[in-house]
Amino acid sequence: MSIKGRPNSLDIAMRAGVSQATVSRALRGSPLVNKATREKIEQIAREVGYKVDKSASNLRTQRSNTLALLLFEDPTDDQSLINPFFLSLLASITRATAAVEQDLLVSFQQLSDDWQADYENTHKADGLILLGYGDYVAYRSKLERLTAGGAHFVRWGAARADQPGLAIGCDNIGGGCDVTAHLISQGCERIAFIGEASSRYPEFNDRYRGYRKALEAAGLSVDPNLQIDAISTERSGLEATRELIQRGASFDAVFGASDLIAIGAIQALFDAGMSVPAEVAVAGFDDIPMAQYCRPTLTTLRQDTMGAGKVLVDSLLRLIAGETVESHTIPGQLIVRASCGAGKS
Amino acid sequence: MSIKGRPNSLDIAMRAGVSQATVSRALRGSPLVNKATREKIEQIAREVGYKVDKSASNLRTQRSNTLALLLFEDPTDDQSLINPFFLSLLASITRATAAVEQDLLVSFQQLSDDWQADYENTHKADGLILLGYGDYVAYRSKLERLTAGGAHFVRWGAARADQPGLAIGCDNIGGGCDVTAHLISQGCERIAFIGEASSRYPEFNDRYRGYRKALEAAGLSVDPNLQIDAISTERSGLEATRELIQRGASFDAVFGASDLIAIGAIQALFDAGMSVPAEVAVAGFDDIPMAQYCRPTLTTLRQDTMGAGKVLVDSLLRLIAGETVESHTIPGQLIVRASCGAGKS
DNA sequence: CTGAAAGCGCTTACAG
DNA sequence: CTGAAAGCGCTTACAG
Repeated sequence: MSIKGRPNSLDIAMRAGVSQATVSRALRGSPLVNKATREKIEQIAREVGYKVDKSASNLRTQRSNTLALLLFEDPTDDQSLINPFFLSLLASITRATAAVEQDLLVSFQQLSDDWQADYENTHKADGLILLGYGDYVAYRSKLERLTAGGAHFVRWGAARADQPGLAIGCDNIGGGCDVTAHLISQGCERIAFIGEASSRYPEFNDRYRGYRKALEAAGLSVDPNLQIDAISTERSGLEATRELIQRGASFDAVFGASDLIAIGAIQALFDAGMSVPAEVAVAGFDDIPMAQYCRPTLTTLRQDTMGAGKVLVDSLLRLIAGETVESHTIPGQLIVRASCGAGKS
Repeated sequence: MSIKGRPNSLDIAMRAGVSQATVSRALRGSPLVNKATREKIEQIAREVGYKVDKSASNLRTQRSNTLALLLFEDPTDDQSLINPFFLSLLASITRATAAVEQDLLVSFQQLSDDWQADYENTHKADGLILLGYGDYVAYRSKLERLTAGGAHFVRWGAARADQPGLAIGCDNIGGGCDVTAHLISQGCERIAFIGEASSRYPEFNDRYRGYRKALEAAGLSVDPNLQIDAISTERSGLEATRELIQRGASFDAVFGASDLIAIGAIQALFDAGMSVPAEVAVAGFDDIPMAQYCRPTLTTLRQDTMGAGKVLVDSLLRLIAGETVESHTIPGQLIVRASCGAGKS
């Protein structure tokens, strides 16, 4: 209003006949302010479209009220193909962030070497949310640099004693177990696991542990020949499955450590003239949107992305507030579709 | 450094033996500063991990150096299923924004009524990027409120004389024409168009215009019975196609105004016992990742999301800088896959 | 090429 | 319950 473009708190104060300090207090919901005074101020602010200037407020309070979302993924050939699972997570994090009146800075650079950009962001945000199926070992040193600088962060992934920081993740062990048990219930006995089961990929590793657990519970043996490394892309899943076929090992099911891997596996099986699920059952993990559109539709473990976003944001905020926060696991849900031949047993 | 957590420009100044103003100038790359002085300052800044405080800088310059990305979409039942096409665009916008050293505030609320949140964001950003296949007429009044407040924005979509503001979009008319011409070249003569072709959905409308253009160019008649409204979801595409089948109109191809619509159409045709592409050819628009995983793989028009992000960000920045910017159209590319029976003619 | 000084718009002890 | 005042960390005319 007045001559300048946007009104400031002093403009509101003059209109309301109070001091600028009172305007600030009223609009922050301070209990000190008289109710009538507050209402008058709020009304005037609404009328003239006044909004507290974030830069000034942030400067004064030394808080940015901003969270940053960083993605770490192995770089892929197909430039922009960010794992759809993380995009779902993005949607729910966006919502959860808005619900607590924080801003969200998004850096989906997918350039693992462009760490500088991420580093910059850590200076703009009060805390970080880290997403990724990327090589965690490679990422870790970078993370430690941040932690040394006192950055607050939560990571979506597997909570492990040997990993720094707070992790919120799906129950990967339980999920891996559920998927495998389902395949076994369909009559499968020689189930391949496609995905790198090492400390570099803690989530895949946990899914693999669940897989072993289910096999052992059913009295089936764990054949190391039936596990092949892959990262979370369709191409990697395809190539790994091709290698599995070339090995000549016999198998009647494939458990892809992620849906993208499983979709690649279906392609490889199809290319090799094997039918899914008649000859080989296939299951994945994540329940990305594609899982219900690919043919055959994909049996998978649905991660609770909505719940995840909320827990990630809430945990981070409590961490920033100086509370002690524990790593936490969110249960998933088995979604049975055509690829594992439900009813075939 | 020192006693406080993070160093400020004065700390750097003292270390470098210069004034605080010189530190500020040096770090902004002012040509006034002596080269040796600048290098010394930069070195010290690097050593102590000093970063210019954004809040202070933004407050002083009255610029936020932040762009906001807002999504408007018709709310869907399946909660978090944001159109994958916009997620690709998000990735490229993220990259383009970082390249020009701006921050990106993302609001993927997908709650068309939660306009308040979007409104807030307009106060935090220097400009807005708007994405959506949503009902543009419903959205428009909200937009006009913003424009009245002097907000800068660019919209991804169709540029129309009757629509306010700047639009950057795919060449929807040309794309619609290319897809239809390709179907015709495959021997199709009765091509249905699924998608609302009205001013509420300007992009679909343009694709429909391209469709008509191609039909007319080939001497084929435009049968209004072969057009059915749908919004950009798989479900809507499925239902519309079901209705088309029930109408009893004969058709040998379906052109979905978006890939999601086309994927829904394939499902409906499949449910009705019709084979794709043998009996009915299907094509979509966008080239979302799913297009190459669904069966049959989907012929579609690929939008150049990488280019789009760059153009959107650059245009917005120029708009903010007060330059005159024209609406602009980016060509797409026909991607031929199995769903239209390439080679069947 | 550099410094001293003002001021961006808030928030919050301090005093009443 | 309210006001006057200081100060968050920068940027940039102004003066030299």
